[in-house]
Amino acid sequence: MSSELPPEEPPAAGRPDRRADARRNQERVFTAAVEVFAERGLEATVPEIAARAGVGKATVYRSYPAKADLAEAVARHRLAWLAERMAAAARQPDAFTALRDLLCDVSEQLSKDRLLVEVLPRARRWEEENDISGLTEKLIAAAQRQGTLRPDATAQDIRVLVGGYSRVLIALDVRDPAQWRRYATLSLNALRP
Amino acid sequence: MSSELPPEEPPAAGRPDRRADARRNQERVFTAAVEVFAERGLEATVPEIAARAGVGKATVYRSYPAKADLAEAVARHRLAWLAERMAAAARQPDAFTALRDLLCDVSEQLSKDRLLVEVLPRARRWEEENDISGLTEKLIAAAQRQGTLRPDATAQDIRVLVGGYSRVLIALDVRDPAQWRRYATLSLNALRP
DNA sequence: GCCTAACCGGACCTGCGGGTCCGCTTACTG
DNA sequence: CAGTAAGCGGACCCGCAGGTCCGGTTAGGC
Repeated sequence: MSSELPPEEPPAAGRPDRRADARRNQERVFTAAVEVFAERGLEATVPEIAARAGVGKATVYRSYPAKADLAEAVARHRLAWLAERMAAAARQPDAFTALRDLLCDVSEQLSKDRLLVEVLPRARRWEEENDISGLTEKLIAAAQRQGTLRPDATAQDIRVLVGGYSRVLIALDVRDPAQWRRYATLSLNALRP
Repeated sequence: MSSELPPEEPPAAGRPDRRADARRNQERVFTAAVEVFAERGLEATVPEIAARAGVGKATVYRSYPAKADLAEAVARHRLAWLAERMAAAARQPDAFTALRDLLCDVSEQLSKDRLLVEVLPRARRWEEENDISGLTEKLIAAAQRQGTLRPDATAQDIRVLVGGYSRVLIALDVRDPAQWRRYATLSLNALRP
């Protein structure tokens, strides 16, 4: 009922002032990095990403000075999707339904992206830049007003619960989206009065 | 109302057929390992443990052929406490209360022991050896009979939810036991009808 | 088509953790 | 108290990942 899930084109954000082959390679690296980070989280390795992209690892370092820079670029790309999805949720009329659908969609993405799982609870800067806390608190407050959420529920609670089951499901290599959705609703259930 | 929390004496299980100094050192290593694994989980490093124990790392390898063996020994030690605590819970009359107290106690221990958090969801063999599933399911069934737990709740659910918030709280370096207890009750709340 | 600067990647460096070796030390036995 | 095997730890080896360098290659302006 909402949201193209993954942004269709993973843009490499390659600066246009470079040679065409360099830009092409940066794109390849970025795409490979999105995949590898999704599969292995921050454990992903630069040689691995380079191999997947079909380039030498020096080429990776030419576009991204350090592994952390590449990880950040990929993380921002994925977080951008999340921010959009949350904004969409905030526009829906019924807060509880919005929250439920949001958690289900997010869970589905998390089930396919280990990096997102690992990065989410630490993405303070991103949260500030995109006013995530504001959005979340608005949703929560609305749900509380209609009595579907306990009064002491916080944005942090959602972060912890969702981030939590995600980590375990990934550790256990559970891929079935139905399971992920189940824990999404259970977590929401945890915050009922 | 129950359970000395951590077993008072961390026994090194040093085989008695060795020289006295060797046994003493094994004990030191084991004690140090308990501490370091608690602080850093499986990221703990053999040199680190050796340093903490005040011995060379070769001494560590003399008692435990590989890092994994040491980790397993420590994990078993901590899991033994857990098994006992769960048995105690199973003996209590009111299932829901037993479950709640159990989760609180366990959370408190988890908040101080990263190894336990990391190892818990994978401790299949230990579960079988100590019939943990049996115990848990007994508790769950009792609570379901008295209507305090939703009928489709499973032992797996508890593992996932508890293991989940534990991982996040550790990642966020939250030490306050009150927080941990809060998420314990929230998780239980998630499994209410 | 030529020339040059940008680019490429294989080879290399460094640091670190798991694991082993060996010459010195020390606990126990007679 | 002497002899000896068990024990000790510093030095060493290996593999691996992050990161750099440089000689060869190629895009793209003229």
